[in-house]
Amino acid sequence: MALAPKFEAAQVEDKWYAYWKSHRFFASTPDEREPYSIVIPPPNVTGILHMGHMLNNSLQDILIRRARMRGYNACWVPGTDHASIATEAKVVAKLKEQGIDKNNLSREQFLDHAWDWTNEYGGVILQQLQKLGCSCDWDRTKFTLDPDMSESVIDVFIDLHKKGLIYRGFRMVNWDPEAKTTLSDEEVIFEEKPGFLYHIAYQIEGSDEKIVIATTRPETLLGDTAICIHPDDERYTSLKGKRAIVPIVNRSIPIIFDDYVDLEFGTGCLKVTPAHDINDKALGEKHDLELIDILNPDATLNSFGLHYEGKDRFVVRKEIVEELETLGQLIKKEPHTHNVGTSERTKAVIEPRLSDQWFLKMEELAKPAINAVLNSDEINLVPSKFNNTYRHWMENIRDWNISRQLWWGHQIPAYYYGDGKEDFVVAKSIKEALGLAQQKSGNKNLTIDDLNQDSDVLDTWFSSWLWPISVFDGIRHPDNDEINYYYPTQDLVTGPDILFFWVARMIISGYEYRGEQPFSNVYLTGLVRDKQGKKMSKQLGNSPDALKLIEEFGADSVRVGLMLSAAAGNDLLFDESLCQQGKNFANKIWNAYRLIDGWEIDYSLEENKMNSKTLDWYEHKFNSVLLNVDDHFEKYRISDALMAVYKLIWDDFCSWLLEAVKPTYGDPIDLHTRTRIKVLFENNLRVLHPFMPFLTEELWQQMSTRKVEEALIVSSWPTHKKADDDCLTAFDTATKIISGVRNFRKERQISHKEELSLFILSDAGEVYYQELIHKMGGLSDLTFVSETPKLSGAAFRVDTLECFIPLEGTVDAETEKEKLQEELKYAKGFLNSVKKKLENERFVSNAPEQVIEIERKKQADALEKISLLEKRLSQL
RNA sequence: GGGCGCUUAGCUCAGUUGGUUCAGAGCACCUCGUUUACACCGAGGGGGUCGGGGGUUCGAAUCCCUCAGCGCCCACCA
Repeated sequence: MALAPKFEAAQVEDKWYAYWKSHRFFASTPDEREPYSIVIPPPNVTGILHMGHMLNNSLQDILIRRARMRGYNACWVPGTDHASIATEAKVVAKLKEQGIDKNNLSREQFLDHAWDWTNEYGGVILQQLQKLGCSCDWDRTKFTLDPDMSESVIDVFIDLHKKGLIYRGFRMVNWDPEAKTTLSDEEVIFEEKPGFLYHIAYQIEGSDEKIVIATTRPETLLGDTAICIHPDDERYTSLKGKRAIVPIVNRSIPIIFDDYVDLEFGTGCLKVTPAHDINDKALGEKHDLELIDILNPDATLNSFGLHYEGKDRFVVRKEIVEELETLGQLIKKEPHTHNVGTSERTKAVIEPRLSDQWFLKMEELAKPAINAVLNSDEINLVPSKFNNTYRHWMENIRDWNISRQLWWGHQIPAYYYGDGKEDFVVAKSIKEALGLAQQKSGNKNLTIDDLNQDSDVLDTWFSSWLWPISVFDGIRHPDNDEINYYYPTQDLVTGPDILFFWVARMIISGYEYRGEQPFSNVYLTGLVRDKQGKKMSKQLGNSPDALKLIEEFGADSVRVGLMLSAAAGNDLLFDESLCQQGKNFANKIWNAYRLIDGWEIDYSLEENKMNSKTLDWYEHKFNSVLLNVDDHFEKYRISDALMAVYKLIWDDFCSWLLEAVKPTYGDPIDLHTRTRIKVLFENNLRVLHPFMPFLTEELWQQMSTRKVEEALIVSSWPTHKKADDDCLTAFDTATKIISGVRNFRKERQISHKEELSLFILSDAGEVYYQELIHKMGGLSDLTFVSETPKLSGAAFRVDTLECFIPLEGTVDAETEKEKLQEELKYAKGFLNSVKKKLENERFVSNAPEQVIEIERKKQADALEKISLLEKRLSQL
């Protein structure tokens, strides 16, 4: 049956994916082979596939497929993340649509809804990864809220608490009033926003004097408990020991002195609100100031807000300014841009807020992780430019706020039995907690009913930081066969945006719980941006629908499109035309196969010598490219590896080899050549398979009937042999001569059908691939001469070979003369520069011998070329 | 405010310790071509004073200084 003239991706993708899956080629269990493992960066359980996923999962699939072919026991562990805040926000929004308010639900009711949602939509993204061709071991699919995964998280919490690394603290945290939870510093995005700097007058107590402070958040004055001035500020020395009256609230507050204040900024006077600013908190502790919290969890004002109680802080800001103006206490309002923190998830403006939270001490834990990346080669970041960012963050690491005021997640295993600050125990179950609580309190009469579990859950990253260990159950059973076999994993592929959130913390937990690195290499991809350079995101709506792209171009083509310009760490400006390029490539290969597929019957056993030589050349070429491809992989230059294969197949295999061996007008091709071509094509498919798994498997199976165990996905990656450089150079010369002839035709508009004679001024033994030149040049004859024939015609030069094509009448001697003179002028100039270099004593004495040798060779070639040109000129 | 990085052809980017292959690749573009694998194609071609200026060197896209533009990370000065 004749093959379709075009490759139809849709017709083969599902077929081969199902084939691979049903024959368990993705599955991995420990055996005697060397392991190669990757854990997937778990996407949000309710997420859908976007360009970023496609990019980093294509990369992982390429790495894992190549490893599998190279004989490793390849294991790619898939899974999803419960994504505490993101998922909870989605569930809350969905419930709201149904008219249900989260606040009216019990924790259990809410969790039921969340699980319904998870079970309905969860894992859709994993289905989508299959469309992309990802060869994950689906039997191993994990979810961060699976019972075993959760147990690991709780075990680790308890362990770290025992070690004294987890503690409870009353701290200033980032409060998201929209989600009503705290956020880690990493989840807060600072943006420059225009605002105002308000100058407000405070009355000095018992005096008519006033003191003017500057603030960007005037509403917080309701919580002011001091005014602070730099001790060296001569403008205000008279205020020592005095007190000021907070406008509106009429509270008397002390005027304190501290060199924290910047003399230059504003008026030099700072209002101090310890409950709502991190720096003010520090000042408050130092000077023993009162704390007045004026905000409710939803960022409306509480009773300390007086007549503003219940109103949102931004409304209050506006109204309070008006009131101050009326009172005559607003002195000035000037435009001022300042950085405002917003929630990464909800976009709400973050309020610094004091509250009880759980923290993990990081400084000691981070030490081995710093060492692993920066002072040893246990872990490599690719590209290495991220080392500096990593160092900076790790060396200034702060304690990690791990509690979240949410319900969706791992509930903190702390149980309170009293109102005292220390009246709690940390335990794996409430039963265990009871015993501990009775012991700690000394009260044997405590019952389970007296215990209240902390209502907070853990930060999502507190489960995913264990991922490379917990997916192999290495927390609960540190000595099990799986973790011992697969850990440490080899490569991790992820975006640089979660280098600190996730990667750094996995490294930390890896050393804490396994004593060694969780992975050896971290490939950090760039962000996918659109053509205008904007980050692709759902909010902007500039991200193409991933599944539609696959539908339109085919999974292989989309993978190629992404890889072609996805250098590690570089942002990638995605354009659909890249997928089109991938599709064109797929079609090219498909059609190359059609040619081979079409060669049937009439095998002659006679060996065509020319073809054999060209086939020899391709073998060498293949080996030299393979060496290059392996080297690119070694350095994680995946797009370069693909480009090398792309050019090998398109240019070398299709344009040269196939054109060379293609029979002219139905002549038969011998069996020997046919067989070799097939083998070479198979090798092409092998090196292309990691990039384009579907197309290659389809063609592989078309080529001959394969047994199950002979599928391409589990075939072998070629090993390269030493390429013969002389052969490659000789072929290169031949192609240059052919291009010269083609160019000659083009310039003179001579059809390819018209045969030409070619004379080469050389000993016939110096030029190889003569039959190739003959055929591809469309020659009637090829003659080697020692003198350019005295015929009408034109010459061109390839390196130091002169090629002459006789042509009646059509060649203008004057034009050729001018051209020759141009060429001569350039050659002489070149010779001159080389000569100058060689005559320069300092060059000769300083440059390495090798470099001088090169210059000498250049000189000799230039001289030879000049003599050729002069000789030719003299003939005209 | 502190730190890091980038600027090479119209576009996206390679260019490892300064010296063959150093000024490159892919795409786009221009010209010609309907030769039975492929017009999702073939053949040929044009295109850059390597962001500006200065310096070191026999020699600089590559090292140093400086200016300009862009990006990222950290901190959060009211």
